[in-house]
Amino acid sequence: MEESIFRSELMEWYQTSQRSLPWREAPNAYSCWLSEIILQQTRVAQGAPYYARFLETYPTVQDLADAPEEEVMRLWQGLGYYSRARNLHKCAKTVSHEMNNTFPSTYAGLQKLPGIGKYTAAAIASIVFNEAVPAVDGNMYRVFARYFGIQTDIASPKAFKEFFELGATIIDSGKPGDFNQAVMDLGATVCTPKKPLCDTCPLASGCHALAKGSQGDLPVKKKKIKVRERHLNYIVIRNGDKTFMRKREAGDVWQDLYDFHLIETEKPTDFDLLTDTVLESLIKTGASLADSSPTFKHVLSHQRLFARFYIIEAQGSGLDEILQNTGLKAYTDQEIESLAKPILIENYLKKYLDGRLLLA
DNA sequence: GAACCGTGGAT
DNA sequence: TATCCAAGGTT
Repeated sequence: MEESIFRSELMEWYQTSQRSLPWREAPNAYSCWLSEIILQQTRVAQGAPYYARFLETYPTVQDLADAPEEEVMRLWQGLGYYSRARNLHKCAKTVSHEMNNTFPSTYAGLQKLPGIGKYTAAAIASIVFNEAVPAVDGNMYRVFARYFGIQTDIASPKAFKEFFELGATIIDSGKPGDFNQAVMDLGATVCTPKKPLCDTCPLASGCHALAKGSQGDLPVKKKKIKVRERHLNYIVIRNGDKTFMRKREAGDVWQDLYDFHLIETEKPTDFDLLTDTVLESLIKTGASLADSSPTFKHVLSHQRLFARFYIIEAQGSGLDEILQNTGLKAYTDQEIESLAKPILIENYLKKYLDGRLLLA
């Protein structure tokens, strides 16, 4: 039977070919959960250093729950998708305060926690608690779509049901955690998106895509993202040895991270700048734009950002009044170092102002 | 159900 | 350079 061959060949391959990864050494609910959240939409190579730092800084879920949110966000800086960090902290507090520091032990129970969806719940439930639920992620879609020749658009929500049910019939119920990790390892190292290594694949003999030569067409994914262009004019307001920054709010990218006073324009910088009330008020006090940076190009998943930074030396008198209700607060260089900032801001501080604003 | 949310590496 | 996409989740 096709399904049993898939299972046995895959499990045998995993015994000799599994990757050696830090979170596989001594699996427990906390470390498994931590690794899964970090690895959402993130490559192993990028997430691994963060996993090590988080586990060292917060050895237990209670340590993470007791940490200040600002510290957690700062430790997450550079990983992206920052709602993961907020939910990570929220989840830790729930587990610590309402569950006696003990994670739920079931697929259903895990999904009730913030930041844990179907995939992550299945991964933890199978790896830590031996529950036989398939972990449907990008690797699983690819491996299964190719092997079984499934044409369903994986971007459509109904695809999940189809792959989940198929996975449930094939999963090794004796070692569900190994099975799920085997699918992921195969997808990551052999059945790769481009140029899959079919010559060395343990599932080659029964693979539909290999037989048809359709590896490049599977899985089917129709969704195309639209990329919006934005022009960001950052006003770096300085006063003595301090710089004004503000915490970004909900409704846009980089929620809860810190940046400078922002004037967004439809086009690259022009005299629209003068329509900004804060900037206008500052200039009235005698301050002037002292310096500007080259354009920084920064690419997000749905946006292309073009940013320029203008330094303005503000006067002490009247500053509080001008900046009230803007959310802007003054920070020393040392304080800025401890704030969570977008990579764009970090790049500006490091590469352009290095040795001038921040003492390296 | 579709859009949104980051960053970096590979091709 | 442009595109894809990586152990997804939330709204």
